[in-house]
Order: sequence, then C-alpha cells, then structure tokens
Amino acid sequence: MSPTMREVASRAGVSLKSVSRVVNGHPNTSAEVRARVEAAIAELGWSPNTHARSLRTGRSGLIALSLPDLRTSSASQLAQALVTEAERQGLRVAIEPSHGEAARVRRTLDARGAVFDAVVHLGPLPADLPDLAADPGHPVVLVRAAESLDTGPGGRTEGLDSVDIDAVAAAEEIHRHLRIIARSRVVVIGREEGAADGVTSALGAAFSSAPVLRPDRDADRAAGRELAARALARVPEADALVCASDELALGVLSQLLAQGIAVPGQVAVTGHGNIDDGQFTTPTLTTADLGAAALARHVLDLVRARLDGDRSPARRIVLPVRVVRRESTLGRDGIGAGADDAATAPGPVRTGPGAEHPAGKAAP
Amino acid sequence: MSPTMREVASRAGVSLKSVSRVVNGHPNTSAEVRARVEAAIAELGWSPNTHARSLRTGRSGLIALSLPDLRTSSASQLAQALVTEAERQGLRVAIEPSHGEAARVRRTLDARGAVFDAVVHLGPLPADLPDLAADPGHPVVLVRAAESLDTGPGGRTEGLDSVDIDAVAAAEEIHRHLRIIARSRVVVIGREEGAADGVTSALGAAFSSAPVLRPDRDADRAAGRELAARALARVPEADALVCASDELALGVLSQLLAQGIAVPGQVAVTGHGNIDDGQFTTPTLTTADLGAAALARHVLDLVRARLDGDRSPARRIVLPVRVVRRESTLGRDGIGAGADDAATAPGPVRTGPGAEHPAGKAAP
DNA sequence: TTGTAGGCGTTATCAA
DNA sequence: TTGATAACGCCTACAA
Repeated sequence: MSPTMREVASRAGVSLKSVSRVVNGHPNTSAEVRARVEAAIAELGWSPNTHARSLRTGRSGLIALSLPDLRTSSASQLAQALVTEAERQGLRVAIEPSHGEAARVRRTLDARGAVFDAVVHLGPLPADLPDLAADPGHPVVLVRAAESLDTGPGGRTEGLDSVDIDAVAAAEEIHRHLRIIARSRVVVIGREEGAADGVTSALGAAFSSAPVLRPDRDADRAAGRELAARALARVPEADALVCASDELALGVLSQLLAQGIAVPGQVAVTGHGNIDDGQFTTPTLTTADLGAAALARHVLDLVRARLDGDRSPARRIVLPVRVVRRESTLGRDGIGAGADDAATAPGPVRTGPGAEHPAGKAAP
Repeated sequence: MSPTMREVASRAGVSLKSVSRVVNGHPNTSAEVRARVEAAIAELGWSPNTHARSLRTGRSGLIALSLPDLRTSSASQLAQALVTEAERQGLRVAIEPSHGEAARVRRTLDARGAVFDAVVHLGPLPADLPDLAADPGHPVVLVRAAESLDTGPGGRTEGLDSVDIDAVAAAEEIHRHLRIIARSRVVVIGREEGAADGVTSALGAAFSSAPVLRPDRDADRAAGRELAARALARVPEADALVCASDELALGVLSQLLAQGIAVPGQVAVTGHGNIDDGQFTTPTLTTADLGAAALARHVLDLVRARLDGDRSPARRIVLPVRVVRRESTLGRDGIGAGADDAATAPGPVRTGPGAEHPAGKAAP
C-alpha cells in the first residue's frame, strides 16, 4: 500500500497539518519544517491520494469533452489540442461521444459535479436543457462556429461561456479569394439541416446568390460525393464548389476527379477546417484553418477561470480564421496571389460581453 | 447540495447500511426494506457520490488510453470504439497522448491506482519499465500488431494481456492478392525503425525478396510521399508499393499521381488500417481492416476480467484481419476476383496462453 | 508558526 | 436480515 500523509508526518516528526501545508504550498511554513517534510515525502515515495482529495475538495480534476463523434479529423484535432492544453492546467480529459443522441449529451452534462469538474461541448446542443449556467462552479464551455447562437426552442445557452470560430469572417475571406480568381458561379455545399452550424449559414450569407445544397444525414465524404454530382446536375456551368467542411470537400474532390472534371481548371473547391488530409490530396485543398491549439487554449482559460471562482458574466471569444490557399483554387503554379499554404493574416481575437480576455495569450 | 445516503436512510426509516445494501444489490435484503429505500431514493433524487465511493473502493471507474497521438485516423477510430465499449462496462476513458515521449507513457502507467483503474496502451512501449504485471488489480492491456512481441532490452511485457492484430496473416493475404493480379516487383514502405511495429516486419517476411524502405521519423503522409519517390528511384521497374499504414499509402498515392504514374496501371498500392479516407481517394485504397469494434470489445473484456479479480496467466488474443480490395490494386473495373470492398472472410480469433476467451462474443 | 479534532459520503466489519 | 461504528486519506476551522 502506498504511504499516507499521516506516515509522512510521523516520519518527519511534524503534524499532519504541516504536511498538508507543505504539500499545498501554503505560505506560513518554516523552511525547517518544509525541508523535513519534503525529505520524508521523498524517502517514503508518498504521492497524494486523488480520491481522498476529490472527496474533500469536491473536484476530480477531470473534464469531459462532449462531441458527436471522435472519428472526424476536426474532432480529433480539437481533442488532441484540448488534452495537451488541459495537462498544463493539471486537468485530464475524458471523451464522451454522443453519437448524435441528445440523451447522451444530457447525461454528460448532468455528470458535472459528480464526475466532471467541467464540460466542454462541441456541436449542437439539445433543446430542453436545464439552466446550465446555474452552477458556475461546474462550468460548461461551448465551442462553435460563430453566428450559430440560435439553438432552437428551449435551448439554454445564454449564460454560457463560448469560444467561437469566426465563420463569418472566414466566409467573407473565401468569397474575396474566389472573386480574385474570377469565380462567380458558386454552389455552397453545406452541412445537414439543424446541425447548429454557423459555417453553412455564414457561407450562405457571403455567397448570397449561390444555391446551398445540404446532405440529408451526416456531412461526411460520401455526402460530399453525392452533393457534388447533384450540384453539377443542377448548375452545369458552376465554376466553384464551396464546402462547409473539409470532409465534404474531399468527397467533392473525389467525385469531380471521378467525373473527369479539372480542379481548379473547371471547378474550384474549398473546404473548412484544415485537416491534415487536405495537404495530401491531388490537388491539395484550399481551406480555413481553425487553429485548434489557440482554440484549446482559450477554452481552457475559460474553464480554469470559472473553476477558480470567476463569476463574471458569460464571455464569448471569437477566434479569427486563417484561409489557407492551395491548389484546389490556385492550381499547380499558384496563379494569382499567394503560393501553397499562403494564408491571410489572422484577424484580431474578439471578446464578447463580459470581462476582457487575458492579454498576451492570443498568439501561439 | 445533493442528498447523502444518510438522508435517504433516515427518510426510509432504515440504517445507513441497509441503503448501501440496496444500492449495491447485495443479496440479503428484505423486499420490504428494498422498496422503502428505493422510494426514498426516488423522492430525494439521490445519486451516489463518485468521489466518496472511489475513496472507499479505491476504484475511479476511469481507464486511460495511452497512445502516441490522437490525430491519426486509426488512433481516433480505436479511441471512439474503446470509449463506446467502455461505457457499457460502466467505465470512462481518459485520453493520454504521449507525443512519442517515453516519460509521458511512464507517467500514465504510474498513475494506475492513483487515478486510473487500468491503462490500455497503444504503440511502442518504452524500455526500462517497472514490472507492469506486478499489480494485476490495476491491469495494463497492450494493443499491438501481432509478432511484435519483442520490445527491446529492458522491456517488460511478459506478464501482460494483449490484443494483437494478426499482421502476419494480413501480410500473407496481401501477398496472395498481389500475386493474383500478377505483381511481383514489390517495394515495402514501412514504419520508422523501432516503432515496435509488427506490420512492417510481417510485410517484410511475406514479401521476402522485396526491399523495405522506412522513414526517418513519423510514418505519416509526408513520409509516404517521400518514400514513394525514393522507391521509384531505387526500383524503377516496381509494380507495387505495399505500405505499413494507410497514412503512408495515401502519401504514396499523392506522390504517384503527382509524378503522373498510373495506379494501379503501372503501380499498385496497398495500405493498412482501413481508415475512412481510403474510400474517398482516387483511386480508392486497398487495405487491411483492423476491426476497431471487435478490438475494443476484446480489450475491455480483458480489462473487466482483471478488475474483477481474474488472476490467471496473461492472455494474448490475436484478431483476424480482413483485407479490403479496392481500386488501388483492382482498378476501376475490378479486374480479377472481388469487387470494391470485397473482403476475405476473417479468420478465427486465436487466443494465446492462459484461459480461453469467453465464447459467443467474437462476432459483433 | 504549528497542532488537534472533525468531517467529506461511502462501504465493510461484526455483533445483535 | 439488520444496525451501530469504524475506516478510507485528505483538508481546514479553530485553538494553542
């Protein structure tokens, strides 16, 4: 059995409380005692019992990442970034996939306090949720594409902190980029209806005269394939397909190549998310980089602040998106401005209502 | 504050212990008492305090998935499957990426008992580990490509349960497949040296006369690209590139297309892992399906058995691999046997030394 | 600056 | 079949 603080105390010849003080770095301790305690800890190889600590403090050091499915590149990118960032804060991350079922999301959310200190939620939030902001000691932080604040009837997201991707700015940037390379007959390939998805609506707004096609079910590669075929059937003269996700775009690319349509010669293609695969397709994919690392950092800053007792009004952080221009719009030689992986300079971090975001942490 | 068992007890007019008995489903309880307790629980909305329970029992209900990086498709596939399966066992999964650093793996392994009930480890195991099998109450289960039992000097994996992919059978099946489509000048694109990787060595054995090229660092798409170029420079007459992972294969495909080499016309390509992307490349990728769901089920059966006190000798389960034949070897029309996504019938599940695997759970 | 005592919510021992 | 009572290991008023 591993040693307890009591054993450390007796070995160091001090009281239990003194050990506790040293361990938790409390100020009022003499160097003498501290040294003895630390020696005893080292000799005994003591380490704190997490369970006992949790019972006492009510905190588990575990946060949940609630998401529909881990197996998409964007999800696993965010997950990896979040775990890495959490480690720095001394937190661990449990993955809780909802498989798109509202009941599972609810269960994860309900487990705040009991097992999770906080929940980071990615994706649409089910309706009819209890007031998630009621218990700020066990915060919920939302990760979203900006301008998808509407959550349907009964949704309660008002009081929640969120980190949003600036989908509007990204859409406008993509729009500008396509104008520069003289594409005007655009079709938007969006996510499924009700995906609480700001990317699709932002693209719809930026390309206001373009038709928007959406899949019936999941917005995966297969859907991209099918929608590409449908788009060209409906708009044979289309010269650009703008997609709400990289997965869709890769499906689109695969369909276009299968139909023998030159990309970008005849039709340019853009994605959203900058997943790794996009650099290894032929042609490579022009897309919007969401900055998973920065995203994760902001999310965890919010979590940490709430856990540390910050009770200020909900904050909303809007992260800039970098458009990465590659062959699927520029072609092999990079016609027009910018070479492979050239990118627009990211805009400023915008913070929403509430306290300002801690400065000096915006850039990686 | 949420109610405690003590409150439930007084409301039901019984003792604390009786409530505990009912909650934990112990046998010796009268129907009378059980009913009263259950009523009280429902009225009060009581739910168990995980932290207190953990302190008492020494179990957290949390297992770690230790892996190098979540952002590869195979890793996130396994992670998703594992989380889903763990949920059925009432366990949660924390992701612990090692970023390839031995120290992180060690830390995760050390946290068994303190925070994790068990650790599922994917990927190479660092050397100089303490005896992992010494504490069977906090088991470690290895997930590997079969025939990679060697772990280098100092590695201690003897006493550990493992679920292995039958890389040897898969390699032989791929070999047979390529013979049928009359490819004989093969180059194997392997993983990096020391990746404790059975796939590469199995391929090397099956294609005994083929040169094996390995990347210096990570076996990712970029490495696949580079190695494809190198392979063709070294063996200009090559008619097949056999890769140890899908990521490598996708890089290879991208390079071949860039060089204007017809796939499979001039050069056939195979991968390993059956990640989603392989269905959406042009051409689609022939590969080996690892069966993440079955894998996860077997892993968790092992974990559960050990947690439940099973102290029998270490078990080794070898799972069959299904070879999925697609366009990168068959071409558009599916010359030869088998159409798109045709697959070899999976072989039998082999169990290694130790008790036999629980029957009736092999098929999904 | 240090120590004592009590409690966090649960499960287990043992006697009734 | 049930119930008092003591842990589990840590943290923290409060007293010294």
